[in-house]
Amino acid sequence: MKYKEYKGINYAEVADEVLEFWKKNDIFNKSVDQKEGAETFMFFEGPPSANGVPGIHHVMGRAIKDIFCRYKTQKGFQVKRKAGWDTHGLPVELGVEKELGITKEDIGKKISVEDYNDACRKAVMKYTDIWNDLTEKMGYWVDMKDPYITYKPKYMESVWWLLKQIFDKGLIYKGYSIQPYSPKAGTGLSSNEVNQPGAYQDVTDTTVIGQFKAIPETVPSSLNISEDLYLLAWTTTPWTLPSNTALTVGPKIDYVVVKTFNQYTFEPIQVVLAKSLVAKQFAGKKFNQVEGVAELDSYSKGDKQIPYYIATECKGADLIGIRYEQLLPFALPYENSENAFRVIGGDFVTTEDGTGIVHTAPTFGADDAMAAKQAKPEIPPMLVKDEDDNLVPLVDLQGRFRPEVGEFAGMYVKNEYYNEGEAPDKSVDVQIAIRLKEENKAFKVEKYVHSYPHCWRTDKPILYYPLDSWFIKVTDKNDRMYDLNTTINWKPESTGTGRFGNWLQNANDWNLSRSRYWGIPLPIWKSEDGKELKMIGSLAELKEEIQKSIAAGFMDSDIYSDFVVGDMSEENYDKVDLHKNIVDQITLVSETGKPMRRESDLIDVWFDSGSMPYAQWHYPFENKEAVDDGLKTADFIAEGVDQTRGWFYTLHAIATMVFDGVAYKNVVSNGLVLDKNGQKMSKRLGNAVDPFTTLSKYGPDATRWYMISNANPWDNLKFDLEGVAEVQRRFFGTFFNTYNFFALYANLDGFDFKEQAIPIEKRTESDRWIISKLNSLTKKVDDAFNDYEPTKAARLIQDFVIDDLSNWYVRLNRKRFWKGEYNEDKKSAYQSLYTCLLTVAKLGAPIAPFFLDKVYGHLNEVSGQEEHDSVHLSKFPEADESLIDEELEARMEMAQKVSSLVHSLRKKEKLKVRQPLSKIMIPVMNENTVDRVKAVEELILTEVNIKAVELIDDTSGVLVKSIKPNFKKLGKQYGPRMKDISKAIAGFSADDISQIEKENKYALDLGDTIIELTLEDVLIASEDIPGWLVASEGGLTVALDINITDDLKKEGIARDIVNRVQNLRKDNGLEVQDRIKIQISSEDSIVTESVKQFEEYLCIETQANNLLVVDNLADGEELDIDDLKIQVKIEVN
RNA sequence: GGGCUUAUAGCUCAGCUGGUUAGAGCGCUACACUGAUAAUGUAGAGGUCCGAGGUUCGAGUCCCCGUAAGCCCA
Repeated sequence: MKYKEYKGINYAEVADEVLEFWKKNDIFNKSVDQKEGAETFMFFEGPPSANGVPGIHHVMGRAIKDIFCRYKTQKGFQVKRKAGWDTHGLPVELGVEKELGITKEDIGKKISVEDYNDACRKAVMKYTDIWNDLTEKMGYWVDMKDPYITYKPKYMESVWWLLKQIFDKGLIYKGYSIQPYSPKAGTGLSSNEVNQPGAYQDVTDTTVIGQFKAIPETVPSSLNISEDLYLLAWTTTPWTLPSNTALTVGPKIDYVVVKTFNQYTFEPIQVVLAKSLVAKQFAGKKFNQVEGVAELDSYSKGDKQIPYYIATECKGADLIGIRYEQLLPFALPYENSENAFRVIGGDFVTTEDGTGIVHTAPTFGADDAMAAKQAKPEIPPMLVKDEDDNLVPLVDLQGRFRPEVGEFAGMYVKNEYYNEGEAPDKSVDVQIAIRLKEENKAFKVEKYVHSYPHCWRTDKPILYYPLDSWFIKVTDKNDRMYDLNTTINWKPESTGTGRFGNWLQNANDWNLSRSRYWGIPLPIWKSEDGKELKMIGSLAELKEEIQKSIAAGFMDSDIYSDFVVGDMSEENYDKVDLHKNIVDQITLVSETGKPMRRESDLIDVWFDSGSMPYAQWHYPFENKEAVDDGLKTADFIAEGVDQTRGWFYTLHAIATMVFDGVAYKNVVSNGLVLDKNGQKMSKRLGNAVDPFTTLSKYGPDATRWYMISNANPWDNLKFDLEGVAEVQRRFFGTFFNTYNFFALYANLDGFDFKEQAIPIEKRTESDRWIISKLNSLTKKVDDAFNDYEPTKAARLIQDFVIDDLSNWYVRLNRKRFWKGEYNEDKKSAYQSLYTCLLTVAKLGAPIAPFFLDKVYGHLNEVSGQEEHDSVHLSKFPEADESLIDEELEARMEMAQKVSSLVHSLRKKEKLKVRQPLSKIMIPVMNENTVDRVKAVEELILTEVNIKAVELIDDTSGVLVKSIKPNFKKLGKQYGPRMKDISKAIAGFSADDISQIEKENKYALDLGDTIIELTLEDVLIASEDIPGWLVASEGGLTVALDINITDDLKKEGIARDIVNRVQNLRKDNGLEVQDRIKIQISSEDSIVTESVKQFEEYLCIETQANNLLVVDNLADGEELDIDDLKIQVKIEVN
């Protein structure tokens, strides 16, 4: 059995082979099944929607998921991971509408809801094949055979159950939310409909800056106001002014009080507005800023210019709490009217337009409603009781003012809503403006052109209007959600504490209602008068209720008659459908015998996906115990940071509300994948990277490794294919080369590692070093994975492979592999390298699952050391701390530094490495260094081709030392005196240095005080040896003897000859093991002497059986070594 | 407007609780090496550590205010 040797490698092909291997041997299932009984590591898959094609960012997200699942599998856990599909929701519906060429209006008319839902069901799984293909090709292991699908009856039943739990806790209520509404069409519009092209049109509206008169007692004394104060608030919808219940300011915004005169009534006023908007509101010829209050007195009614004077300044926060007189007192809010008409704070206030004070009408503005809710106490909306005792806004569903609104009662709030020819000359907005002007309540009235959304059907302006919605009272649970969140390990932490934590504290109630067709229907049936409700939590319950309804005569038959309660088989559940088109046929009967119809809305799809911890197991109807015992809590989830308020939130909310627990313990929120210029990828810009071409060109391993190693998952990734290529070349190329090198010689020597491992203490220094490094690496990589830091892990592994293993260990030990007989030393080298390769394969397998499985397979195939078919079934390496020798690692580092310094000196002097030199000198300051250098002396000598290392200590007297303060130590002690100390130490003479060295103390005179220094307070280094060629770095100094003796020269020549002969061998296509015969001639005696002197060396190195020096070699190869002419001829012997 | 993130060499990124010459890889330039060779080594050029202020004996690192980009929210 031989290790597989490669001529070249195509990583994508390797991946294909491995994929085949996995399939054939069922490796994924084995990796789960073999762990039966082991501790479970629960992973939840955030379901993608399969009605779009996957992009390169999905490779990123799924790589992260996969890495930790594979890692935990190797760590001995049983990692269950079910795939899932998110199948409901607006994008699906819109896609289908587009495909069928219909609009929402047509549903139920041109196409039945049933047919429409069928179309959605088909559309949603349209791209599943492509998704499955990507999943496979990128090596994402997830159970795709048994995914959870949100439109399946079992899933939907669980969702109903969850909702009912929440309902039973009293956390579900019916309220209203401000939505775009078309009075003429009588329907709400989705934000998507509003955002359709053409919906926004420029309109000219009458705008008013109202003067809201502050109630003097509530104005903070700090403002130092004596006369009446008016708050200025701007609105483009004056018809909402009767519904005003608050004014909102930005707490951090600067405001000013301005003394001036009203331009319509000419009465003196003082007004408040944002400082930065003064210029805008007092612009033009009409106003004139004055510097003193006195100048205002000269104003008289009718003057061309109105003077204004800026009196005081304050922050928005200072204004909060001021109460004001209602501007248009037609009605009072039915509830808590005492809390209305206050100044509150809001984040949404800007100073781009208006006055920096926002007129707030919670019944007609989403922002307004939000700010009102968040104020403490809450600002009540302007809702009054109608004839049926229902709370309604001052504008009815047709868009007309209710009777309460005095002279405006019955008028449409927009002239556009009147029938052709019936609109009054002066719109409501204009009439209101006129009234306000007359009452000294309008600071300014202007026409204003802005873009305003219109109903795409009626082409009339929309209203933002409070529409009925079902809510979950999340606000009751915010504190609990916040507390539970502190137990979740977020990567990065800031997303958890900041983005998510802040959101949790301020989250509003969850609006569940969606007026759509393809989704999970709200399982709420309501009597016509709205007084009786039924919330259904299971199919069994529904069937029972249907029976009652049949008995009451509201239904003819049970539409689920085929369904057998309690039968959990797929066949049984396939008989039912819980979608809107079916359940809307159901009429139930109330406790008092009244008919109940279903509330027509669907549940927000985010509730679907947030239910997956339970619904994927059809909890609690099946798997109840297992789920209760832990299947409902993920150990790990990972999604994009954009899911913070999406899936991460809904999971957390549902888990908190229903189970008072967390849905996940660890969560990685990854950033975006941008193009190489940092631009968002989009089809439109044409900069989107196709995952399939990338995978097929570079293979999944390099793609994954690049994504993970390049940036932390939570940072945005600038995806550059060049980078993938670099990873492939640098990391995979190096690792592959190292493996191939190993395979080549191990095969020649028949190394199969079936023998006992050579005890570590019997191996060479460099073997022990690389093993020590390997164990350090193992520990660090394990820690990194365990901390959900894949980037650290990847970088550690690649640094080890490139720097330690390949560029140092293999380079230094190359000869041990191909020279000499198969002895213990050689075995030791093979074993060490084998262990490194195998361990790296295991450590890196979670990130590069294909290629490293291949390498693992090749290694293990020969050695048979492990009984696993795949690295993914193997155990993650455990660091053996007893093999970690920090001292050894430190001295090897010293060897590397010394070598590097010598190389650089040689370079400077143009002395090639093949030319041996007699010695280097290293100044050593302490015993520790002496020991270190001695231990690695041999290594250094071979590496830099030097004959001897000479250690120079103090006694030599040739060292020139430098001294500097140990800032870290002295700084803590002497703080402010550091400058003086530093200066004094810099002035140390050689005698001073030797004094502190000898006596370990030094009295430093700072002029006013004397401080005692010990050796630990300073750093002494030797940076020069006068008269020698010296290089220095990081406290380490090396001097090189560059004298070349005749013997050295000859040896150099011999090495050059070896080199050239090796080249000839290669040029002539000789195999490594071919023996040769060499003939050499040269006119230079030094060459022939060299050959004679180093005959044995030459033969060994070049695998020559004999070596002849001849006088004349006409057919030989002409060599030119440092101007020496040599002819050489080689023949296979 | 708010929350969060990011900003260090031409590019991609390190930089530990603050400690005095800010690093790596890629790219570029030059040289070397040549039985791992579609590799490798050494050296060089390349930095206002986004800007301004502050704390400190000392700031890339801590604080404050900005700027720019990104995400989410409004």
